[in-house]
Amino acid sequence: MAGVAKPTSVATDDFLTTVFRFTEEGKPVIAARLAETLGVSPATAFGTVRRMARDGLIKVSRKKEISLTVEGNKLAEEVIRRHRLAERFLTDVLNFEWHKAYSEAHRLEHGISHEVADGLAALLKNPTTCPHGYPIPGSEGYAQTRHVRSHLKALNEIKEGTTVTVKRVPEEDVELLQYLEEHNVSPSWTMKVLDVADFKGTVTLEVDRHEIVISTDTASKIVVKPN
Amino acid sequence: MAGVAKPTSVATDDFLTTVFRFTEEGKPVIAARLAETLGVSPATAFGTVRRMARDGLIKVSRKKEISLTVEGNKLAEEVIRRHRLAERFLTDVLNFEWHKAYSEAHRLEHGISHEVADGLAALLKNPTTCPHGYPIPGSEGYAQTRHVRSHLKALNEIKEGTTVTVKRVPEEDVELLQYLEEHNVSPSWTMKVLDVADFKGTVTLEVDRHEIVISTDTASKIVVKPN
DNA sequence: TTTCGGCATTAGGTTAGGCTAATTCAATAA
DNA sequence: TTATTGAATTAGCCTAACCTAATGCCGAAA
Repeated sequence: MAGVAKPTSVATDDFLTTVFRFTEEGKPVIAARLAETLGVSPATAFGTVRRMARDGLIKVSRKKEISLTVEGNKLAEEVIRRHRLAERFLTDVLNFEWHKAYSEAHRLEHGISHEVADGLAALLKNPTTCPHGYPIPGSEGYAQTRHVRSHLKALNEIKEGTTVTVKRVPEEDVELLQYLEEHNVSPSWTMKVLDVADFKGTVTLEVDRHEIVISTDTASKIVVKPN
Repeated sequence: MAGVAKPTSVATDDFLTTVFRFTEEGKPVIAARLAETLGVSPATAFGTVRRMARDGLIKVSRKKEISLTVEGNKLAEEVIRRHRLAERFLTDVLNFEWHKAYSEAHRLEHGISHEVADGLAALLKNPTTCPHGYPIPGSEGYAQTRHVRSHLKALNEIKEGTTVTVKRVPEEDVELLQYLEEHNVSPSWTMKVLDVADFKGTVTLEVDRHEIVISTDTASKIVVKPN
């Protein structure tokens, strides 16, 4: 044993999960991106990254690409697990609106112990995804769902006329989340791709008998399965 | 309005609740006591107290007695409310053992928003006390239960032969809590005071058909109602 | 090749929270 | 009155996280 792991701070948890989520989506991770996402100055992000590298949680390549170490990944998955279980609890048990669950879970995630997480999981009957469709680390079949599989596609890659089932929606943007929730663009709902207008950057969908238009950029963040 | 209240830190929350609980039990509050209770050095406690006084959360009298300001009391009650609701959730919903609930709730209390607290309260059907018998701020009749009332007594003041109902047990000491829980010295259980031996500092009780012996010091921390 | 833009990095500060090791005080007991 | 003792307080340090304002650096477009 290399000694007892020092408990992580809120700042460290935030960096860990952000690196994890970027990686989950296949985005390159550099300090500048983390600074933007987390709303801190580049100098602060640099300092935190340096500290975390020193503590063996992340690695920084010569090209300055940041990745999690095995240890860092383990910690990140734990935080993400707590976050996603908290979200499920908030939506399923406390009936929180979907878009509020994210920020509330973000506050809660740091204070949930392993035992409480397990208790929540049991209470919720071992859910495998958060309300927005992302897999919960440690749940049944997590290793498989961890990466977007071949039959899952980003919505912007879908051909016109295809009917698809929503699998994952982007989390962080509260307003977008609220919009998507209101229009039933949520996991397990089906919708039809009516029109893809690349030239003007829009995608038109039919969901629940209504038409909505979103940008291709937004569409690229929605993961679906063609029916 | 005097501007938006700055969110409190974990350290500040801990000081607020400790001052609150000391006051709740009628104990004098001085910095040295806070340092001991919170496990920090006197110098650290001094610094934190100074900062909190500067921020208008506490007042320090000429005799160095510390008390909460109106603002500080409001914040303390909010944290205590979150803590006690979390305890109830942990014991009643997640089936946590009593003595574990305290420390887990302590970690949770900082990340629970007003909305989540209200959600928990509703889920739990608006409980008025935590599992150890302490009143939950903001709950029905809180103003009345806030102070130990005349018909409530510390167990060490009870005459031999009297049968009493347990109302509150001391929280912080995990081992003691576990012991009390095991022996059913818990809110709403009744017990009979068999013997009070001040000369050797013990109290003998009959609880649930068994005899147990505790120190008068411990007894002084158990609040009961004579039947 | 030169010049930019995007990042990384450094320099120089701040605050909260911690610590240890004096030192000062005040009240009480001898 | 003088110790003794329990606190408070000061001094001096440290780390994590934040910030702003330079700089430095590298690759790519002009």
